[in-house]
Amino acid sequence: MGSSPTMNDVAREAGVALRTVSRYVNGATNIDSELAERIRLAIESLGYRRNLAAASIRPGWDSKMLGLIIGDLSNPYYSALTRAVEREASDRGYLLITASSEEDGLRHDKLVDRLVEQRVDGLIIVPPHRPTRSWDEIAGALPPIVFLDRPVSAMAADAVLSDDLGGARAAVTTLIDEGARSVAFVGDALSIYTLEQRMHGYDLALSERGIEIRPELVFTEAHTEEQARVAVSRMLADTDADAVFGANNRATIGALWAFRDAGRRLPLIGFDDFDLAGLMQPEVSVVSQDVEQMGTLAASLLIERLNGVGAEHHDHVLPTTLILRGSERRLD
Amino acid sequence: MGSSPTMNDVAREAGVALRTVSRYVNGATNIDSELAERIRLAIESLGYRRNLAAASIRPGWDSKMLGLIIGDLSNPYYSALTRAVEREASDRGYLLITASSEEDGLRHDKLVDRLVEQRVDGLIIVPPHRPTRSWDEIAGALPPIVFLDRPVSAMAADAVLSDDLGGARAAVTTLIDEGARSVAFVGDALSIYTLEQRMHGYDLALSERGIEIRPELVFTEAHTEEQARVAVSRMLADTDADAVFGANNRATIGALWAFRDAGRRLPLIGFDDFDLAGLMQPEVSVVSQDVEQMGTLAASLLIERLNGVGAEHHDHVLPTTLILRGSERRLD
DNA sequence: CTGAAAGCGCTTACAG
DNA sequence: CTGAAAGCGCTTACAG
Repeated sequence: MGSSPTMNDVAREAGVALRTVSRYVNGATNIDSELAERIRLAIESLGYRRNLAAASIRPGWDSKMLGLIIGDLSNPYYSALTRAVEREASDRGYLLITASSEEDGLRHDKLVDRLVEQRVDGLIIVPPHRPTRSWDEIAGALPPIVFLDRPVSAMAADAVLSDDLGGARAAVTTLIDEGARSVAFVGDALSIYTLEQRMHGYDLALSERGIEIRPELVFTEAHTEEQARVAVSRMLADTDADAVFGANNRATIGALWAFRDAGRRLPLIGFDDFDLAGLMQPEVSVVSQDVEQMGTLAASLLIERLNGVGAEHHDHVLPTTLILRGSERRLD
Repeated sequence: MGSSPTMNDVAREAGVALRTVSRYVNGATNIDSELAERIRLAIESLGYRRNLAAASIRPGWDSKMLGLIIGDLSNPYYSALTRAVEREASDRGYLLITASSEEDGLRHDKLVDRLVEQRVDGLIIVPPHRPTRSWDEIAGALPPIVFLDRPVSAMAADAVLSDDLGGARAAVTTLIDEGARSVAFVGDALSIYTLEQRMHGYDLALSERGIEIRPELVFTEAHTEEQARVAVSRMLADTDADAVFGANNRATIGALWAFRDAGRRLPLIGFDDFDLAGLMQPEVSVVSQDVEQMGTLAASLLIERLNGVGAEHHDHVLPTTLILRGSERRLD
């Protein structure tokens, strides 16, 4: 691609001024129709394509690219978010650069730097739960940012969140009202904002029903599906847990595996819906986030801001929906 | 970002020549240590970040960005491919721009144009099944391309494929050997390369076992899970189908829904593995593609080529694995 | 080693 | 409307 034809080549070929070609390429309407035709022909015969990278370094021109940093695209929750962001970005003329931080603070920081150096117009970020660098440190040089899934309190920026606390509370309350007295919490580290919120919801539901929290029923080391599986298997064997709240999709799936391994199941509600939940036996009840809306909103908030719509920064908390399909009920 | 500090600002602030700053930023080792320190300080105090877009328009410099065009990120098959591509690209210093064609030829063409204009160094493309524009038409102006999942015969390029034919053949043969005589084919349009290949595998397996193809058992309009569900429901009601080959993940899931709706199931093998296949009752047998390897290979082939490793273009066909979990067996 | 200058492909005042 | 020229932020021969 080093020797692609340039706008200059087109001008020479068409016998017009460079400026005229630039105007043609940028869609100016008032161009002498004969010249326009000569330019069109020259572009076609040369196979000319404008160089957006070159155009974007001019003052006032932006790259029309957005950056998205998420945890891991192989998690269906993130891929659904990504898809929604990409659709909205694309609909509004932006290209999306997607990168996975793998929940690694260092990797995340490097990606931010790289995307800023690439001069994306804006950034949508799911912040890693253990940042290695404070946001203030670098705030001066950053383009507009919208945080997704998790807020960053240290920085004035929009955030698009789900009602993690409310969703968890509703789920656990339901399990209790179905008769459970020893509801287990299975999830990832509480240093992750969403997990911390869901834990609060769990606490709140228990205390509202006058049930005390028992540490042996709380497991927050389930970083993977497999770890959740092992944890729930142990709980089944060693505790009197009589229901499980799966605090994210991996925890929920892990619990399902453990139930299958043990040949017996407990009432279960999981956070995050998943495609095949309705195909399981029994069908799996979940707290569903409006992932589509989260991604769309994040992208459109960012783009509005790029267009200079200067509203106040604030958190947008989207409601969750409790979908009861059967797995919340007790067996007899 | 319009007023970001520039390399010139850094040079002035540090009291050195522009060139020296450029060398520093690009990691030259032999720089006067006192000057280097002054530059470091200037960069920090100004919050300077290099502008990669500006750097990349220089001759011989490339953008270190790759473009990936896939069907739809919300399909887990594509998101797994994307993840693998992104990981490999990222490991080798490339940023990845991901865009969904939604299987729409026009949209796909626009994305190609846009990515080329953005001057990505190379392109990984899952070609849409109904191209609106021939590749030859635009071949001159394109960067290196690797096709993924589906080849494009009209163009000299690498392609990374799965053994669709062989996988389908093995699956259908297994169903027959389990006792089926009327194996239904449920899948998407045969204009899609992979589906056509899988259909060939289906045909081949039947003829090898001396079973004739019956058109009423072949359904190729299952573009969505829901359409597959309806189709299989009808087959259950109206035909003597005694086994189902789900030719892609949507077809397979749709069949599972239809089985649930009808309260009875047929022996089933699906193309594409899925996370929860082992949690279904019975566990779902599948033809598994090495998606991770496909994505990794596509990215590394492309990057090798960018580095000037000029091997012949050819198709790389990765083997599939038949994973039998139980759903292929007959009920009694 | 460093400085001053040219040039990458583009857009845009500035004159005509 | 169009042409000739300046400049975006950067890299790199070319001299010293």
